Amino acid sequence: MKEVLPKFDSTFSIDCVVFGFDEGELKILLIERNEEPFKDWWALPGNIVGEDESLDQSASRILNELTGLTNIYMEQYYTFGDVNRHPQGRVVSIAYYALLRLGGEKSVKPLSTYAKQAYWRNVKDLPKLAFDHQKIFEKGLEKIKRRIKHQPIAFELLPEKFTLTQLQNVYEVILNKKLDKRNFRKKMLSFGVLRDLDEKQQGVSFRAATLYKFDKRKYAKLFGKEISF
Amino acid sequence: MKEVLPKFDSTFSIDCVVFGFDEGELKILLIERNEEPFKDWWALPGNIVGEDESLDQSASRILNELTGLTNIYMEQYYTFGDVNRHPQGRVVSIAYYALLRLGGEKSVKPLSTYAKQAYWRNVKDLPKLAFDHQKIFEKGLEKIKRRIKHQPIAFELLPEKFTLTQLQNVYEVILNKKLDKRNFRKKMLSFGVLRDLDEKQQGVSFRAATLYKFDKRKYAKLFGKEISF
DNA sequence: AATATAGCGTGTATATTTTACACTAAGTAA
DNA sequence: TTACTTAGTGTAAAATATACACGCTATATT
Repeated sequence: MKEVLPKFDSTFSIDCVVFGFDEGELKILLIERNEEPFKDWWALPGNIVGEDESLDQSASRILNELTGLTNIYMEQYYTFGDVNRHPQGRVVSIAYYALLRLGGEKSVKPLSTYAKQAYWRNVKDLPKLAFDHQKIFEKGLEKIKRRIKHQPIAFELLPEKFTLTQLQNVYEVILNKKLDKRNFRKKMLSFGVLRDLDEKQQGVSFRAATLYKFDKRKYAKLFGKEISF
Repeated sequence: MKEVLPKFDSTFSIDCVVFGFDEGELKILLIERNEEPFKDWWALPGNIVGEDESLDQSASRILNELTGLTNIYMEQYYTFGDVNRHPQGRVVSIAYYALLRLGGEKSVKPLSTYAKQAYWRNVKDLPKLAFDHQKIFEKGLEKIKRRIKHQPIAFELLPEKFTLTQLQNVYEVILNKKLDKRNFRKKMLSFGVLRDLDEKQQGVSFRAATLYKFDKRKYAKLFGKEISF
């Protein structure tokens, strides 16, 4: 059977741009490579797709190995296949971005052997990256910039309960521009997808803000009606 | 060198959803397969990526073999990699959509040996498709539906000189809804990306409409400012 | 207890954009 | 000349987006 398919040495891999939002900054996870090629360079987390894995499964696995978490929000966004992108042969890489809730942890336990360590790095201050990972990152960032305007992905970067100021912050950092507080709140609440939890922020040394939750149910009911920023 | 990369029998292919607009209908090119698997089935045009081709190059080549044309507008939009999507082994397929100006030809000369013939088929009346091509097509259609709202891709489906009615038609068919003529024209002209050619339609048996051209120069100058429908 | 501090939460007026809607003009064909 | 078919045009009302500033409240400090 298989002999019908033309073959040459080639393989495919997944690379992930894992975004997190913390201390008012948008960050991504980078690993320090432990192996050739690009040993000791910084790189996006990624790996070869297994024989019995779909692409999504492979991305999930990689994210799980990296963070210990399951059910991470992720989305495939582009495939990179330049002939010489990998020095050891033809490797086509399918890129995913993932969005993570950071609860304050600064580092994620690195489980794989292919990395020394994983670190969160502010997207505004990235080191030189291995392979074509700079390009992959840039396209991923562009992607979420577009997507956050119409899709409810900002919530994936926040804890389940969040304040409107925190939410506005995510938008401002990703869109890279200041938004008007009153207008932001008016518009955001007008979509009717936030549930007021009748609960206040804890442990702040000033007036506590109301906590909200993203209501998937209500969002689903919007159907076509698009959120738009 | 290469032995560092884990390998198993696998390969990658390109599949193209080639859109054309003709007689007020949105169509795609389908081929009738000449080989197993799915011999005699309808399928999207596609092929295996060559060893020395980038993905874009491969897609260009496939489109050229199919149509004889070069410089076709195309864009990669998703990669399909379910384990069992191909009965003969692991084949990951990178999907492109392409947009073609149809000048009235009904069929495109099929050059490859892997197809008996290529035909234009109305997207509203497609036959059963081989592999997971139905899914690939649907995602491609969704993609251009989204994209036409913000990007100037409608022009790729029209001859260089077109009337506003023709343009509105493209929008209506792709978005699948009627638009108001006056509002459409007002908005479209307000973007300032159309050049009035001071020229009229020829050979129509009624009042001839003014011809316009998409002005890439002016569009480039808009920069961030997005078209929006 | 009084005061300072820091972020929370709110409303209105204006400008802009979107929507709804129907007739005359121009060219062709009979 | 008439009939037919599509081109081309404007306005008013509604909805949405923008610009803008201050009193409130909880905590921390003295």
